[in-house]
This record gives sequence, C-alpha cells and structure tokens, in this order.
Amino acid sequence: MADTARRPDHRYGNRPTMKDVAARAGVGLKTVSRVVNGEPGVTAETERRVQAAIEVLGFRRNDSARVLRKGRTATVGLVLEDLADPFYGPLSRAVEEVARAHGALLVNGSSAEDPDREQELALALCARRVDGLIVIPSGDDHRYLEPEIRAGVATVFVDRPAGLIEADAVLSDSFGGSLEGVAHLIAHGHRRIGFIGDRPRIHTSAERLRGYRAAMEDAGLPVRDAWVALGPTDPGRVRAAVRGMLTGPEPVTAFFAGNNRVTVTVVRVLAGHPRPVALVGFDDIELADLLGITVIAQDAAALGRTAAERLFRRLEGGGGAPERVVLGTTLLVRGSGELPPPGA
Amino acid sequence: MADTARRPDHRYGNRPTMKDVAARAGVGLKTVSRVVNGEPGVTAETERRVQAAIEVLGFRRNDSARVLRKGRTATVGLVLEDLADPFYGPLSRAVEEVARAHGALLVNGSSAEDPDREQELALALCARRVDGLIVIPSGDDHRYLEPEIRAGVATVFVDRPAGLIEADAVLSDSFGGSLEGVAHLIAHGHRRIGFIGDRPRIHTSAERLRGYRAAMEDAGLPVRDAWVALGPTDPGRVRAAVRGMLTGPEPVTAFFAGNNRVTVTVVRVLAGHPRPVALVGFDDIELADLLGITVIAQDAAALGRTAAERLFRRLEGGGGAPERVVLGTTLLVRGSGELPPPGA
DNA sequence: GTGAAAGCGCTAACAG
DNA sequence: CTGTTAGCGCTTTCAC
Repeated sequence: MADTARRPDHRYGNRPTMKDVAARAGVGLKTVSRVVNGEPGVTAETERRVQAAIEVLGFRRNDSARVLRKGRTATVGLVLEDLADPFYGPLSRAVEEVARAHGALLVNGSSAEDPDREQELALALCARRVDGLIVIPSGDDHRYLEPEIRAGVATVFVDRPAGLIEADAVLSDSFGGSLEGVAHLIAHGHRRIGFIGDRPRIHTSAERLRGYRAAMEDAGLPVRDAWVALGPTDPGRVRAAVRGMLTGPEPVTAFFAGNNRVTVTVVRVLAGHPRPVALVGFDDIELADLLGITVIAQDAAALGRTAAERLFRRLEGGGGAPERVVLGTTLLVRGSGELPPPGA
Repeated sequence: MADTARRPDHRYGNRPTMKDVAARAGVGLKTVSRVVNGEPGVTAETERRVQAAIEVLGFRRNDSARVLRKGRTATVGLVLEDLADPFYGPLSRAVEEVARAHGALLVNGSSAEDPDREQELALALCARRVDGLIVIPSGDDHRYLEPEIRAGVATVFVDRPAGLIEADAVLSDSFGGSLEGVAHLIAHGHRRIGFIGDRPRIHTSAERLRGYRAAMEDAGLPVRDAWVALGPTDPGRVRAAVRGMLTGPEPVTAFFAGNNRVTVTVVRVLAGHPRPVALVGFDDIELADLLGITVIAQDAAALGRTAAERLFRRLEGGGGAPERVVLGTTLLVRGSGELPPPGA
C-alpha cells in the first residue's frame, strides 16, 4: 500500500501519473517518459518493470500536459455546416482519414449555417490549440481568424472561400457545373427554367445562380424574376417555390436545383405533379440513380481529402502563398434532365 | 516595446500568454485570468484595460493549460463506425447538440468497423482526457476501458452493447423490429424469405437475424441455410447473395435487408430483376419513400440524444447503476413490403 | 543508461 | 479589488 503514494488531489478521478508509475517501478520519472514514448536508452529489464507498473496502475499519459510542453496537439479541427447532411459526412470522413495518416485526430463541429456559431466553434478549437483548422464557412467575414493564423494555426477553407482574408480554399466548380446543368436542360428544348437555390449570402449558392444566368444568357433566353427563388432549404420554402413556378403566367418546364437538400424536395413535389417536369440537381444523392435524377455531381470526399492534404503540407512547413483549388463537377445523365418540355 | 517582453521560446508560433497581457495592461496575472473567465472582482476600468491588451495582442486562452489545472476538458468523445454512413451523421449531430447545450465540444472518430482501431481511438480520446465517451462498438471486448471508467470517464454505448463490461447502453429494438418486418412479409403471403445481414459478430446483426428466425418460426416456416447471408455489406457481396437466393432450387420471394447499406444494394439488384420481389429493409433511407421501399425505421438522432443525455447525467453525478435503454422501431409501409409472392 | 531540476500557461489558495 | 505563490503532469536540458 505504501509503495503507491497517491496524490491528495484527485482531479481526474484519481488517475495515476508518470510519477506514480516511476515510484511503483522504482525508477526515475524521465525513464517512465522514455518508455511511454518509445524513446531509446532504456534497458529491456527496466522497460519491463515500467510496463508492468503501467499495466497494474492503469496509467494513461495525460496529453493535455504533453501538449503544454510540446506545443502541438496532433489535432485538427473541422467546422462544417451540419454533420447530418449527407454531403458533409463523406467530406468529414475523408479529412479524418488524411489526419489519421498523419497521426492526428479530427474534431468537428457544426455551425448550423450560423456565422456566430461558426466563429464561436472555430475559436473554441483554437483555444484548444488545434494544429490546423478546416472551415466550411457560414459567415463572410473571417478576420476573426487573423490572430490565429498569424499565431501559426494552418487554415484551409473548403466548399466556400474565406471572406476578407487571404487563405487557402478548395472549392467545387459551382459556376461551371451549374452552367453545364442548365445548358443541358436548354439543349433538351427548355426555355423557361426555374432556379431554386440556397440563401444568396452563401458563396456556392451565388455562384450556381450565376452559372444559371450565364447559361440562359448564352442561349439568348430571358430570366424572369419569378423563375429564381433563393432562401433557406427547408422543405416548406422549397415546396412553395416549386409550386409557384409551375403555376404562374409563364410556368417553367424544367428546374435546376441548387443543392442536394433542394433536390430532394423538388423531386417529392414533382412526383405528385400531373405532367412530367424536367430536373437537374446540383450534388448527387443516394438512390438518385434509381429515381432517374440527372445531377451535377461533386466529389465531397475529394474536396475533404484535398483540403486536408493542403493543411498538412502547410503544417509541415510547405505551402507558400494561399492558393485556390477548384475541383471539377460531373454531369450524370439519368433521365430527369432529358425530359422534353410539354408539346416538344 | 519594452512593455511586451516576449518569451524566447515560440512553441505556439509565438502566442501571447496571460502574462503578456498582464504586462501590457499593467496588472497582475490573476486579474487577467479573472477578466478572461468573467469572474467578479474587477473594476470596470481595469477590465477595460485588460480587454484592450487582449485585443491588441490577439490573446486566446490556452485551454490545454487550463485543463491541466481544472481536470475537466468540456469535451466528449464519440467513437462510431463511419461518419460517411448516413445513419451516423444524424446520430453524431444529435450528440453534438446535447454536448453544446452542456457547453461541451464533441470529438468523433471512425473505427471503420475495426476493433483495434476502435480501441486505439477510444484510448486516444481518453489520453486527451475527454470527460465522457460514447461508443458505437466494433469489438466485443471492452475491458480495455475499465481503467478509464474507474478513473472517472463517463461511458455510454450506443447502437450496440458493451462486451465483457458493465456499462450504459442505448439500443434500438433490433430483434423486435426485425420480427415485425419479417412477420409483415409473411402476412403478405411470403413463405420463402431471404435475410441478408451484416457480419454476425455485430450485435445488431445477430439480433436482427434472431428476429427473422423468430418470425419464421412463429409462422411455422422453415429457414433454409441458403436463405441467410451474413457478412460485409459491400455491394459485391450483397449482390451475389441476392442473386444466389433468387436462383436456387428454392428461390425466395421476398428479402429482409439487415441495414441501410444492404438495402440500397438489394434495391439496385431488384430494380434489374424481371419479376417483382418483395423487400423490407432495416433503417430508413433518404428518398426511400419515393421508391416505395418499406422499412423498419429507427431514430438515429434519438439514439444519439438519449445516449448523450445519459452521459451528461452521469457527468453531473447522477446515474446510478448501468442501464440499458431500448428504443422502439417503426414499420413504414410504402409498397415494396406489400408485394405478394408470384402467383398469389 | 538514468535521473533531477526547470518550466510550458493556466487556476486555486491565500495574502494584501 | 488585486497580486503572489504553488503546482497541474508532462518534456526538455543537462548532469551523473
């Protein structure tokens, strides 16, 4: 009993420390540290004794203390919109795999598309001294990150660029993808096409709208105000927008949906509609192939992987000036985008 | 310039510390601490000076140091199978929301259904001194967590119970759900029903198989070996299993799919099959309503929320003996499960 | 090959 | 109301 002198203060529910292990094994503190970290310079016999003490005591190194000395946490943070959105799961997982390959852990947090919450989260991660930060921004002013970046937190933005600061960004080609999707509808005979997108504040949303407008203009087609609806992607709003565009004085014959959340609702509304209406959606969706939904697919995993690789390159000292990487999109032809307009 | 004495050692990329802020503001260290933590006992004027110094220096409290003293990290860990699986995204998000309500951050990691990786992850989280741990186990021996639990890490298992240790668990009623789903197929006239599930080692998989067997037995129906296929849920394996069951000497007329991954592949194979085959799947899937896929739905978010609430109750000192909570499932009738067998 | 001493940045305890 | 001292558990440095 007397050989394991316990500290009086049990903050971690009375966890053994290296000091305890050292006492138990009858060695110095530093020797325990060497064994725990696999450093050389310890006899096999000494090591065995230390290992035994570790086992008996159930010792686990306290990484908080370690971090305090080393200055590196081997942790990276990912701030995204909503982990429950099927677009972000694979993205996060891809980041995690890269982090794991570099011996790092990933902490992610959902901003719920709220700029304040994004900031709160990002700064909480910085307070925990993550080595790097990957951000899918909700807000459009990221100057709050300047002190952090200056202090050495590697930072990469994904899916949307940073606002008011210079930083790496890995994006999908929203403009080009949207342009291609809308042009595809036009090529199939449509002249009145509705665009239903996310809030205009969101960069991808604005870019996709721009692609839509460019495609229409390229074809010499007008765009009526009634054909464009931007806003929150909740089903109610989207449903109302779809119905409105189908019933106005100049009803649309096709839709371009600005993201996966929009697409699922549009599909549901159109499923209950008497006549077929064409649709191309931005983002692929599980089972969309079976439903014959034509989409502009982006590779969420590639987005995450690319950003994470960039982050670790920076952490390893490389990188240079902030860069913007744009990944291409793919038109997946499945039927809904090839429906002709009525009477064609 | 002389008022901001910089440390020679720039481990955090030369981050200012409370000491720097104190020097700059011309106050004591503890006063800065008080301001940063919103503690009382500071004049408005002093507070202003400190805030200004914080602003100028870009100071951000180092939570690693704080943790070292306080013994609490305000962080909980979640070990799950794969964040890219649409079942886990909402679960994780639900845990995150509860954590947030308690002022805590969530760290999640994917085990990739590998017991070693699960252990590695869980212990890495413990080394970082998470206050609590939520685990969706891959392995079936969790004795490695005993020292951690004894040391005060609140631990709750979700979706599957712990192996070889006593611990809280929040589960869905896999047995009951499966029983109901298979009984539903039987009620619609099927007598030869195939079961395609995950690896038998996984608790939910075994339970769902048990439910299948019970339903068949209740109806006095035999179960042929050829009608049961357990294993990895990759599309290749599932596809082969489905085809095999459709072409044997006693071909099945209906399938029960053991989880969402299996269901999507079965649906794809059946979509290319000449005659209609009935299907009920465990887990709901996005757009399954439009495809008319009958499922046994479980509420992933409720699972996560319940587990997280349990965790925080424990962290607040409550809880009592380890408990097992079982959440019910819901049969969603959509068409595929109501198809009659051929010739009926 | 091993260990003692110092200190990472913060908070608790106590003194002024 | 404010500041000083000690020390959280670890790694670094340097002496043995």
